[in-house]
Parts: sequence; C-alpha cells; structure tokens
Amino acid sequence: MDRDRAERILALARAIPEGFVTTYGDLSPGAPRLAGTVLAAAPDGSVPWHRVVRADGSLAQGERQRRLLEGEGVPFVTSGVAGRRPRVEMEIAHIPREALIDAR
DNA sequence: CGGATGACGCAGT
DNA sequence: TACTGCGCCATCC
Repeated sequence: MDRDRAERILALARAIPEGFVTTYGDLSPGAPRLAGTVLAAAPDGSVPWHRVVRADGSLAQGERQRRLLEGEGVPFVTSGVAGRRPRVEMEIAHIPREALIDAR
C-alpha cells in the first residue's frame, strides 16, 4: 500500500514517543525540506511537530519548540556562551528512522 | 511552464 | 563552530 510521501512522513512523525526527537532527514531521506513543508501544512494537534529537529539538534521553531521539548524532559546542550542557540542532545534523545519504522 | 521558495543536509573551507 | 554552495522536491507565482 504505497501511501504518498506526505502521508508516510506524517505516519513516522506520529510514531515519535514523548521525550524523544527525530530529524527531518529521518522523516524524508533525500528530500528533508519536504518534511518541513508537510509538517507546516498539517493541522495543529494532528502531529507532534515539535519532536522534529534538524540533524545537528538545532531547532527550526525557536523558543516555542524549546519549551514544548523541555516540558517532555528532552535534554539540551547549551553552551554557557550567550548568543548561541540551544541544541537537543541527539546522542540521548534522538530516535533513528529505523526505530520509528519498527514501532510503526 | 520556468523560476523562486522553504520547519533541510552535507561536504568543503 | 560558522558560513557557503549545491542538491532535493512539492508548491506558488
């Protein structure tokens, strides 16, 4: 049953467990931008968009996203230096694509 | 219908 | 680590 790309992306995103994150690249290998486009179009509440971060752990939705993630206990690495953006500790909170497919 | 655009990723500098 | 350039692909104009 080949669902179109958008549906596959949403299905994987919905499989991300609370407290963990995955990346745009995991949701859509080869066309990561598409993942962002799809999440942006998805109706609010239909998908945990805040659990999707960039490959390096940085956030695409700034402060709003940071709050939601910290609320779920996602670990962050912030350098003490001011001016630097917070990044998720990928080594600990990142769920790889394969794991999402299994849990699917 | 060609070109610009984006919630990206990666290699090179 | 930061910045740049280029590839990706569905949408918009």
